[in-house]
Amino acid sequence: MPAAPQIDFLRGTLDLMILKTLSWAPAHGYGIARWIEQCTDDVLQVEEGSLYPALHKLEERGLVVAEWGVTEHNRRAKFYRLTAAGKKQLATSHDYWARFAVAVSKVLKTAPAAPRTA
Amino acid sequence: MPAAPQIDFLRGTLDLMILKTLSWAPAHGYGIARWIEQCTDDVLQVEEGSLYPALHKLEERGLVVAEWGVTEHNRRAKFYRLTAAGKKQLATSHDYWARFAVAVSKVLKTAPAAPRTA
DNA sequence: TTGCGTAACCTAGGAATCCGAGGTATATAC
DNA sequence: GTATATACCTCGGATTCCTAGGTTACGCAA
Repeated sequence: MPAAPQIDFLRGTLDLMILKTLSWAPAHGYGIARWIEQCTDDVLQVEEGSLYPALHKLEERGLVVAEWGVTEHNRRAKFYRLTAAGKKQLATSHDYWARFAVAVSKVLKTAPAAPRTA
Repeated sequence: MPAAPQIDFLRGTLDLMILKTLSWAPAHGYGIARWIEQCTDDVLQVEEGSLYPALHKLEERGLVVAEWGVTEHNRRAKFYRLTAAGKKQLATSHDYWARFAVAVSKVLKTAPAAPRTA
């Protein structure tokens, strides 16, 4: 059963976007999801079934640390903060993503010198 | 065991790039892989263990059709050609990728109005 | 003629990640 | 008191990629 357009571009980029969101300020999971959706005009939807496992893995890898706190809505929430390793990983991933996106756009735009049989 | 930079951006884009490569002219699997690598200066590497299963699935979905032929190197090879459905899918995926890439870059560039607690 | 490198195909099994579906708890508004 | 929104969680299926293995056959050189 495919998703809406049976494509899966999100794979791998979720971590990157979480790290980036946390680079501005600590935030909790629910807030991260809402921020990403809002800032992309709902083009990117962050499902909770993806978000929380992803956060837990980032924590296991030592890229973020979590701490319980209280939101402005007076609700208990787990606030995540980037570690030094997380910042380094963010830089690396960001870089890698940039190179990747350029490469894909080359494939999508480049007219073939000879893509034929080779 | 992570790959090189433990990131997996390729997910989902392989199909798109295959379809795009075939939009220029029919080609065989091995040629498609070499073309994508060459045209991206080896930033994107297409492994055979990913490529052939992907091609078979595209064929199952009716997006491409295959036909045995002979290459310029006088070797037997399966040539893939885009179907009408394949062209339509290519357009859709291309579009979706464009919107996705824009959305990601928004997350990566946008300064937070208030990504804080929400 | 034997051997090597390259071209070209294939599959099986494991790993990673996303998502749908389900569940919990509580503050505020009505 | 009931609904809505906030905020967390996990399980299991589905998908997709890659590693590692294997096959066939051309062309060239030793």
